[in-house]
Amino acid sequence: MTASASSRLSIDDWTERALALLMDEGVGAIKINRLCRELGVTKGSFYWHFADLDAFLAAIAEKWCAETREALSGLSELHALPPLERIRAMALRLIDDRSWSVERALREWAKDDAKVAVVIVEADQFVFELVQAALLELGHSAQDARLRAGLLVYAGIGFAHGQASLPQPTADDIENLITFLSSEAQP
Amino acid sequence: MTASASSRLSIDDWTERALALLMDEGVGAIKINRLCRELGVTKGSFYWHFADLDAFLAAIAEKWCAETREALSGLSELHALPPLERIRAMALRLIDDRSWSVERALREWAKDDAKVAVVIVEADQFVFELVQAALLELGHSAQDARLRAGLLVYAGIGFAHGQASLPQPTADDIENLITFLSSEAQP
DNA sequence: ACCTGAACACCGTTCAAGT
DNA sequence: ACCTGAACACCGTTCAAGT
Repeated sequence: MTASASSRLSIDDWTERALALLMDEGVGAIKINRLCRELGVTKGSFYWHFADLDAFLAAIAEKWCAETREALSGLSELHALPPLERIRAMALRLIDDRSWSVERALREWAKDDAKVAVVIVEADQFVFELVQAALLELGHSAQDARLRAGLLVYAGIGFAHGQASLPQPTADDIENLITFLSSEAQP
Repeated sequence: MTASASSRLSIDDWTERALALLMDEGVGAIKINRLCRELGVTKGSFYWHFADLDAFLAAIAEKWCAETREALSGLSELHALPPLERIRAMALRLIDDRSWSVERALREWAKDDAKVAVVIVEADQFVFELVQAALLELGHSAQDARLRAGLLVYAGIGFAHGQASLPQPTADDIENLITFLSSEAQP
């Protein structure tokens, strides 16, 4: 997509490199000087493309937002699966893979950047609603589904941020968790 | 405790001011220049007390660690309460009060500073074990207690970090959550 | 022991000048 | 249109000198 073997740089060349840095070394690693060195240009080049560091960070955030939105819409096909499978897919997604390091940085970032905050909320909301709908389909009350779906999503976020403070859940744990979350309410 | 009406500064004067800045404006607000201005000294003074910025940040972290440890040991008296009450206390603590802003910054910080990471783990572990023990007392199996306690703690951390992505839980929600978490396991 | 004041390197930012 | 090169302000850091 961004082949750009040409001598001149595009905005994507900058943001792409920056996102890579973000994942590997955190926000602190994003320095104009360093990027210029790695991309083989001088700082003037940077300032031709971007008004300032803030604008650049905004562009990085924008790129991440687009990628995340795409990833989410890719998950829409889950609607075909039976409810329990959908919950399992979300639980695994929350715990297993993905560049949580980026998401963690972006969540911190969202404090300052409203646009990032919106996408973060969208992502959380997406998972929440998917799980909630599945629980409703399984026959839970509205209140029950809301509570349990919220619990799962918050736990997922917490898991991403608590860097292994507590023992990692096993595959068995996940199964038990799903059983627990979808268990019948007691009066 | 740190009256210090004297003209000379102590280490606590610096860390105290820095912790205040941390809470109000985040880690980014901790600048040597700014602290010097606010404390009415020059940068040389700072460098007499601290080797460099990293050492200063470590001192701030140290102070926060001490305060947090103290706060945790203050919670030990909860052992007198009946199990459900203990769980309620933890749930409310996780959701309700406290300077989550500091904790969020510190959790990010823990990535670089092992000492901070240790205290964060201690804090998480403390809550986890308290809830787990309460669930065991209520007659849950070991595995069950582990799963549910972990779920609550992770949800608490997630709640602290997800800045109101999802609707805030009401007092009713908390009660339902406790009921749910302490409900009997189904075979 | 605790602090000042001046210096230096580094980084973000600007801008006139080049192709 | 895209980039260089030199300049400047700001911040972290050092250190000789003051009390």
